[in-house]
Amino acid sequence: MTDKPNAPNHALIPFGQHVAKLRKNLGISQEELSGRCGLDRTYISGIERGKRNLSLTNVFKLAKALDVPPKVLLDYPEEVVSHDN
Amino acid sequence: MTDKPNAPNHALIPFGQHVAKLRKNLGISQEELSGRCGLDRTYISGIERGKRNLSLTNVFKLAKALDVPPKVLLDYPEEVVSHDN
DNA sequence: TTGTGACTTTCAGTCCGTT
DNA sequence: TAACGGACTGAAAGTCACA
Repeated sequence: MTDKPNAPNHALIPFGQHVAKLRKNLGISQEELSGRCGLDRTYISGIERGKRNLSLTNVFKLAKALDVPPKVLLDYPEEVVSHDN
Repeated sequence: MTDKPNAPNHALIPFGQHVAKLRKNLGISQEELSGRCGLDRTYISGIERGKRNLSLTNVFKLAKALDVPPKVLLDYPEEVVSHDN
C-alpha cells in the first residue's frame, strides 16, 4: 500500500458506488445483500462507501450475491461520480 | 471466510492462471512484473499459483502493470483449465 | 435502513533464503 | 526463471454498539 495511510483509497470509491448501484438495481437493502453473500451488513456499508479494501474472494462473493459475473463488478468508468454537477 | 482454511481458494486458481497468461503475452518475467506494480516477486508467484487472495487495490496495480483495464483481469472462463485433456 | 468508530483476529504482503 | 518455505509487520476480515 503506497497510498496515503489514513485516507480511503480513491480507487475504492467508484467501486463502492458501483456496488451500491448494482444492489439498488436489484431493489435490495444492504442487509439483504449481507444475507446473500455472508458478509456483515456494516462491512457491506464500508465497501459501498469506499472505506474497505476488500480481497478477491469477497469480490467473488459479492458478484455472486449480486447475480453478475465478477468482471461486471470492475466494469465501470474510472472517474468518480460525485453527486450531480 | 467460509472456505476451507488450509486449501488455496479454488476461485483464485483460474485468476492466477489468467494473470500468468497476460504476463506472458507481454513477454515479461515475474520479476519484471513485480518491478512494474511494486509488489514482491514471491507474491506475484503466489498469485499466479492461486495461493494468494489479493486485495482490490493490488488487482488495480496488477491491471495497470499488465496494461489492461481492471475488468479484463476478471474476464476469463469460470472453469479451471487443467493442463490439456 | 444505513453510517461510523473501535476493536480483535486472521492473513495479506515483504524480505530473507534454498531448490 | 520460477517454485517454495520461514519469519515478520501491517492491513483486511469480521463484529459490535450506537447514531
